[in-house]
Amino acid sequence: MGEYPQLRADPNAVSEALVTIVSEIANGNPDTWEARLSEIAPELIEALSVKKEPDKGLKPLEGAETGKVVMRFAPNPNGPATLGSSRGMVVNSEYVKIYQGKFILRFDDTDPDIKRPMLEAYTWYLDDFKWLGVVPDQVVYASDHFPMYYDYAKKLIEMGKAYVCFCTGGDFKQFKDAKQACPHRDTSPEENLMHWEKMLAGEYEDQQAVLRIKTDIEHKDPALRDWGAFRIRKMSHPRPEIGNKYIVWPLLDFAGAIEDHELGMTHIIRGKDLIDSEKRQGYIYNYFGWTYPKTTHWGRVKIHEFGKFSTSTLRKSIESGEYSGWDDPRLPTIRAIRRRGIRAEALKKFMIEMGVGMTDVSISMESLYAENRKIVDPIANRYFFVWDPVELEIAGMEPSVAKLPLHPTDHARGVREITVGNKVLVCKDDVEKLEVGSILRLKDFCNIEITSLSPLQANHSEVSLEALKKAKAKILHWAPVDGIPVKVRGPEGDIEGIGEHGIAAELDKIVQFERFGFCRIDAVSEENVVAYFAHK
RNA sequence: GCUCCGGUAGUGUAGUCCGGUCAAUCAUUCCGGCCUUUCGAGCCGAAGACUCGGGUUCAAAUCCCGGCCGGAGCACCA
Repeated sequence: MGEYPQLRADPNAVSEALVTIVSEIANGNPDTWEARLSEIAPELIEALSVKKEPDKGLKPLEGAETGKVVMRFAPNPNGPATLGSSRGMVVNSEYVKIYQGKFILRFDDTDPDIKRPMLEAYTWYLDDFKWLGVVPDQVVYASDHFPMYYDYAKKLIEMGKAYVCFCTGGDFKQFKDAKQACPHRDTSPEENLMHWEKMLAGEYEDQQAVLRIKTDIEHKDPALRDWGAFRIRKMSHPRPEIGNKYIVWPLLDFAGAIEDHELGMTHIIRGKDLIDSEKRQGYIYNYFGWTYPKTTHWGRVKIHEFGKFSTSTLRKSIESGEYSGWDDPRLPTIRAIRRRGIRAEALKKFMIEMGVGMTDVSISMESLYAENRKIVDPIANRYFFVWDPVELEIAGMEPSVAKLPLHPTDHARGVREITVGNKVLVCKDDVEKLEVGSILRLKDFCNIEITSLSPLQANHSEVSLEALKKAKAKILHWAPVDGIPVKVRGPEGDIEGIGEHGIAAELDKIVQFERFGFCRIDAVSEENVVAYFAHK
């Protein structure tokens, strides 16, 4: 009826007719349905075989024209990119790709104090983008643009739309909450200009004055009343190019507003904590007669596996040595998951499928791991890694070379060879479930029967495959006694054991340690191998 | 306190703008089975949701009002 409005005239008749028709159809069978359909609506036959596909990927951007979209990702580099930030990196850049627009990476680095930028983090962001396969069309440093900000500030003062306020934070809040103008609000533009020059010249104390944007002091939403645009902080900036050049710092809403206009931004997607920014910045846009970009906001992302964490507390934990660095496998940073062997494609897909919604989401790493597994499973070579190794002696075993497939289905990849004497290593976990008389299979090697638990000994067994299956014999992985020590660093901590020598040839590759999980080989030396655990 | 926003299976999402094709999509997780010389992968199957209450309507996940729950902003942080 949505499609044929004329039917709405008599909905009851339509529904009665439907009942009759449906019961008629129910008496038929699929073949007659299809025959009848080709009579009355042959064009629909094809639709029978088409599965209903949901909309995948990102929804169209409102008002977006191919070739004209300009978007940005604007982090403060006060720490490395996290899984949370990657949403902005992926979604913004992906939209730009769809519309063949321009993507800008802008460092919003104008707070030298509370969220002081970290010099290394600038590079890390660039590096993480490279990993994602995204090349920003332009990289912008807000801290390069102080003169421009000052310029616009001056204009606003001259227009009577901004004033220098000497209230303390608390005093101003009282005025604001009471919808009252503070004593400085009605100062003349000339006088304000003078105060502003003095601010810039360093004639006022740290935090003695702030430049405010005049909005509507009686606005029903207290968040929008006369907001601060510049403050005085007599501090240096971490970038050597900036250093001690400035003491009057623009705040986010001001710097962001100017930047977005100057850079010709057409669309902005960001967290919903910035939802009021648009309204605040809207005043500036109105004063200058600019058009605000189209905005979209998303909710907070929480990850089950990683509790709450803040960049500042994390930094302390790293400095105290609790974590090995910003890429410690226990951390939700991009650097960490990269090191663990999560593929950029998996992260992208994961973020894109999460879409852009205002609801707060609470996600599990499992979904990301599932995406990654699909990518990595076909390419990862298999190896044995025995944790908590225990020696197992096999009586009467002649030294031999075991040949094992590098991949269970892709046989073209060839085999790995392990030289074995009459002893192998097996996991303590497995040993604990054994008893004398247990028959089991050493994977891709031989069948054995346990003859003693302490010391652990076994006889070579000639049971057939069928008998083995019938007995539901365990299949154990194993390692040569002279194997290479392997240390696996993972979200749950470190695990050490012995692996086969072939692992040493897989530096920087992702492999699967059978019955253990996927790992990225992070370091190889004469004495040992360090692997980072990705997921099961 | 003031202002704004949101609520679809365990989790994430599609559908909500513009009511009917929704007996509600897809993915993940969990469970069962098949296959397998990995406890992996794959294949098959099953389970699982419209926050609640009113209203409008022939018809409500969809529109309206109220409640409940959750989040955000009210910084000289971003």
